[in-house]
Amino acid sequence: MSDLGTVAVAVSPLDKFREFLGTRGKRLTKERAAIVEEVFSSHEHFDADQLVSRLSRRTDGNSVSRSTIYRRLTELVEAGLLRKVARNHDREVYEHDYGYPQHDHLICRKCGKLTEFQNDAVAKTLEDVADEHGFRMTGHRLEVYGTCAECSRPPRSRHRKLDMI
Amino acid sequence: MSDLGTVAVAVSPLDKFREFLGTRGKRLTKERAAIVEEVFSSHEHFDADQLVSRLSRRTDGNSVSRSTIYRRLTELVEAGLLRKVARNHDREVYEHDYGYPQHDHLICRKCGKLTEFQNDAVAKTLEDVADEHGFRMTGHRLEVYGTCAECSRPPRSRHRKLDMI
DNA sequence: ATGAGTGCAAAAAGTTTGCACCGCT
DNA sequence: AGCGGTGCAAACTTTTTGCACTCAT
Repeated sequence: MSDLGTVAVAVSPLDKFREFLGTRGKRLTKERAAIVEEVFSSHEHFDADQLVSRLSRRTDGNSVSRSTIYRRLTELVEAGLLRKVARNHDREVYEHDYGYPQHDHLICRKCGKLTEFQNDAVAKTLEDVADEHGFRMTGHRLEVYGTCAECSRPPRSRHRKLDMI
Repeated sequence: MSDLGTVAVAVSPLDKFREFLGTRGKRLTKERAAIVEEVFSSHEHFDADQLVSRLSRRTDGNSVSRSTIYRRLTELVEAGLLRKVARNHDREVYEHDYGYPQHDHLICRKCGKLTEFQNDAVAKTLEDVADEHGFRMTGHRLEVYGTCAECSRPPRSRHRKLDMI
């Protein structure tokens, strides 16, 4: 995941989560805390399975069950901390939605790599389109498909099978 | 689905499919024919399950099994006749890719309505972005989320519950 | 004839849910 | 104490696959 930089935020993800939980009569359990901490310890995209692994790898014994992970992931999206970005290998992929700038993705069809990019022209155009349709836009999802630079580079020392198709 | 008009095509979807099958040593079975006919009889978006229903509803007895539907849907995407657009209710949604102009979607979060729109500026911008990254773009998927005109209209004679949130 | 294609049932895979026990507040 | 939360296992959903039979070429 390319780093577009971090937006300065007034409160930490955990604080924002606390606030969210408070308004709903929910509790800040050690599982919720561990998940938020782990999730925001890196800007990588991830799916439910990877998060379970990352947590179970921790030495502090704060691993969390798969079902709880699913329940909390849904909750973090509601809370505005995470966002679903795409599907990869039939799994939902998440990324930070809080404290991270709006951006879109280039998705390589060959290696699956996600590259972020930011372009104001896109957002501006979308607002115009939405206006024309009396549509109140709250967000968007833009995925550009194709082949990334690495995968486009012709293979040097490899069999030529693919070239014959 | 709003109608953006149909692009004049040299050959019918079925013909294009025939051509595709020919180059791969595949056969035009009555199942394949029935699927293409049904799929291109309307511009609606649809998912695998809906297609199964539509076919089993036909009086000509040309219903097709669920597994064959999945196999053919994948094939029609390869053939360039269909395109996956989004997921709705956890199902892949398809739309025509052949004989229909490139476009994107406004998706209403309240009623789920898909509205198509066409905007050249978007495509142009994406090409620039792709170039900057040495990315070879083959396509994109752009979904704009929000509230459609109808759902934005304040309810006239309805309870006011929602207004209090 | 012959190998691609179909339907059926079983299998996968990710995600959700019922339930008994646990632990915040 | 009381109620929200957790883990486990079972359930669910959509999609894929193995296999024997069928049929287009």
